[in-house]
Amino acid sequence: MLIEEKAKLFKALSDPNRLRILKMLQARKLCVCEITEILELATSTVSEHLRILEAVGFIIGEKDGKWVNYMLNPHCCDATVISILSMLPFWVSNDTVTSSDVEKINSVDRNKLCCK
Amino acid sequence: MLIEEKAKLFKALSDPNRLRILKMLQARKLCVCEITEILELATSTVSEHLRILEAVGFIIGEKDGKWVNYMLNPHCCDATVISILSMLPFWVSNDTVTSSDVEKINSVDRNKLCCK
DNA sequence: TGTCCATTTCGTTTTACACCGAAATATAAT
DNA sequence: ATTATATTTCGGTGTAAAACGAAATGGACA
Repeated sequence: MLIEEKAKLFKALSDPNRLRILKMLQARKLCVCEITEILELATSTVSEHLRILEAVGFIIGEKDGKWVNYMLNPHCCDATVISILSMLPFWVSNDTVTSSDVEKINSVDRNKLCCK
Repeated sequence: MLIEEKAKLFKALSDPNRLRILKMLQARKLCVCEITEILELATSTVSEHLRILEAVGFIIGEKDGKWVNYMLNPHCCDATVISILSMLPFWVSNDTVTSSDVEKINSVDRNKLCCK
């Protein structure tokens, strides 16, 4: 992998909202509207963050009816990406913001959020 | 450490030239003009990259006569920074660019570079 | 088929960053 | 002391990124 691509891996991690997304996906798979509700950003903004994380192989999106479930990439084959993902729980561990995020995951419900 | 600060750690790693600098400093301590020679950037640009890497604790600069020796931070106490530094040789390992950089380190000589 | 709705894409704005050259700073050497 | 030089700081420029709302896309379901 070229050095420019390595840099892109870290650029994907260089935004607080994207780190929050990865932390949340450690808890469970989430759809775009659930992530949007927790981050309090525009849906289009969240979609863009997810696109960036998916482009470098950290996460994948899987169609599930009218939703798209995003999750940490379970069949990632790049050694650098794998090692970074495995280190994330240690690096990003329970500050005020991410702890609150993970708590909210238990209460968000895509059926209540979306079908208004 | 706040999530914004964690993001800044990765932002410091998100530039190819800064990754090249860290890789070079794994070989040995270098002054600004030596790094400038290898990266082929303006001195002021290199100085800025070094400032960013130093601000998050990856490297330190040490006065040595008229030069400043930059090196990987030997007395770093943050666990995240330490673990990232220890992973770097694995993540950034000998692509075309960084291999060439490390070779050049053997031939650059601050006394020939600077005293013109 | 046609409607609903979650998500993506597009266009735009604002902010941040990489880069440079020139000026300022600080240290060495004459 | 004065000059030379290694580095930092400053000002400016072009490019990239983060944010939004609006429009487009594409399943699901009536």
